[in-house]
Amino acid sequence: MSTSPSSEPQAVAERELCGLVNGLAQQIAVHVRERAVTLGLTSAQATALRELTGPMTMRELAERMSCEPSNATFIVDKLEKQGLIERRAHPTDRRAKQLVLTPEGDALRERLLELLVQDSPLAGLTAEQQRTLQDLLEQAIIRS
Amino acid sequence: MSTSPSSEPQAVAERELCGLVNGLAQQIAVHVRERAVTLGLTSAQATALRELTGPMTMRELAERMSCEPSNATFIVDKLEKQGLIERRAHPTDRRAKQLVLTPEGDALRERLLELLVQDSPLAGLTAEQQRTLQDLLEQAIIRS
DNA sequence: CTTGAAATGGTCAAGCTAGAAATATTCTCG
DNA sequence: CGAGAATATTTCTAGCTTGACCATTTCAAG
Repeated sequence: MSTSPSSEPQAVAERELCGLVNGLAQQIAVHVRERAVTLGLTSAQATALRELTGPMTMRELAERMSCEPSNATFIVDKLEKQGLIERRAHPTDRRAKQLVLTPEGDALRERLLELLVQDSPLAGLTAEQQRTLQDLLEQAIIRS
Repeated sequence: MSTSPSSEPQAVAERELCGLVNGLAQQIAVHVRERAVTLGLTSAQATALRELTGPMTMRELAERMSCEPSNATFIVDKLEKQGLIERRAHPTDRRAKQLVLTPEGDALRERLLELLVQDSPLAGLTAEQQRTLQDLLEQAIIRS
């Protein structure tokens, strides 16, 4: 029998669990991408559009998207070229830009939100199970 | 009150849950990356090394890594340049290559596995909670 | 006021990833 | 056997992501 910690049952179980978490996350990503291409958007662009619940700064968008600010610059560049979003001067902070959806962007966002709720990857779970899952995930995230 | 499906409580809850899944997946990725850099590896290289439990083909590695075969080519190229892995002719199928760890690769893999079990992002959950989480994730993945 | 720390957004280089097309080989069915 | 479908890998292209570094602006202490 081996004494390597990586082959202990506990370690193996945790590795499998990590795989499952990644698998579901990937499935969610695929779901978003499939809906996004329908509207001529990439996955990242769709995520940005979804998170733009109102006027906000680059940094705020980056935080909502869980990405680096430099990445937000890249994504917003694309959306701006498509005329879906505008960079305006921030009313009180001249360092910051205020991101505002154009009418076209706002309309596309509405269509995107409607698509995203259809056939959610989590539809296989009951509302009760979803609550349990949420509790577990929150606990796991907080502790580490 | 709005009738838009995207603002129904159910839809909002599912969106939050997706965010949590992605959050935990990202945390796991960070954990892997932090351990990987210690050994001079990138995150993807470490994942490949971890999944190389024995000789296997490119396709099999890609499946284990949940990525496209073209991506596996890219990663294996890097590992091969570092002398950690070898592409050998497959003994029975001339289309396929057989990936085999070099002695250096095997030694590094052992060190990696030991690092990965330390401070797992799932340590905040009890064994019982981990089992529950696993069941829920499996059900969600299978159904969609 | 002024100086320096901190924050904001941008640029650039490097690497990761998916997807389509190309090549070589194997398998299957008639 | 032979034609065509299927498979294994690679190449190429395009897009995503990070991290280091920079210019501008804000803020606070002196």
